[in-house]
Amino acid sequence: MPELPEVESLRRQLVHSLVGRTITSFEVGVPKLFQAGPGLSGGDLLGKTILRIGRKGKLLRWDLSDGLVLVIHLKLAGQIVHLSEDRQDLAHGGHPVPRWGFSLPHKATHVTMTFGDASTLYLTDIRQFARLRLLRTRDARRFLKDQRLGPDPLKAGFTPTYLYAALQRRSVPVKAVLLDQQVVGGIGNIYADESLWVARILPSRSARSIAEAEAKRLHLAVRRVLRYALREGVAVVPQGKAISDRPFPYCHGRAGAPCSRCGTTILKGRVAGRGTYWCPTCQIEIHARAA
DNA sequence: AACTACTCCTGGAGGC
DNA sequence: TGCCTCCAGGAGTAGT
Repeated sequence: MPELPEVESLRRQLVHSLVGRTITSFEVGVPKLFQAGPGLSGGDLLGKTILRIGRKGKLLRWDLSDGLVLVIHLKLAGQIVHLSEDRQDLAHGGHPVPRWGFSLPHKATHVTMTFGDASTLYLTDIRQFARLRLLRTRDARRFLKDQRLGPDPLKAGFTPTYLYAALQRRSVPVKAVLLDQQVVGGIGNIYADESLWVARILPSRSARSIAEAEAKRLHLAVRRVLRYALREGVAVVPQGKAISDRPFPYCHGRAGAPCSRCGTTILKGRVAGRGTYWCPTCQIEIHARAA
């Protein structure tokens, strides 16, 4: 499940491997994954040069020549692998494909793109949720605006004050607010759990009940967790693997294991409709504001 | 407006 | 072994 660190890591690699390249072929095996704006089709990608690769939240944005933009969302299970002509790994990121991950293409490879240097980019997705949209610049701007994505958690717009105000407006669990892309763009299920563990806040706490000092802790925790994943992920994770495949240091995916802070067994349950992990001792329910 | 539930998908895990 | 059910979850949409 690619979240901000995975997408950003992928973006940085693609900047090196793709910018300046020209698209020479484009094939889509599962048509619904590719959507083209008015008057456009996949054929319009041919001959276009990749000028820039940006990221907004979990969205990748490729700026192409002739005023076209390719917007990619890997959703839960999308993966991109870019291989050179001699099949060397140039860039990879996203969700790994179990079992058949290393020999491309395979049956979950739904998009194949080749470039002027004879390199090939594969988009794989077991669950077929990923989406590619080819749009004209103006439509892309509107599309991204309509997403109403909140500030990037690693950038200046994401402040403790902003987070506190956002939490105050909602009565849903605090975790649901972290997952809301319109509040903050890029956090997914894994890093929401990890951030709440670091901040010692119970995921099911009503967002409104979060005190200002706690919001400040949570803000710091989000940044710490994302920066760690970004820093560690780029160098370590081999092709076919997602950053999120590494064991998480704190709580996500560690049900039944001891909390590294206090030794209490990590619990698993459902919060905001998602599998959620937490330490029942460190992340205790606090009614500080009600008292 | 705010919130909840359902939907899209397939592979893997666990029960019997 | 094989069949069944459940679970994984980002985000759009429909319903309350």
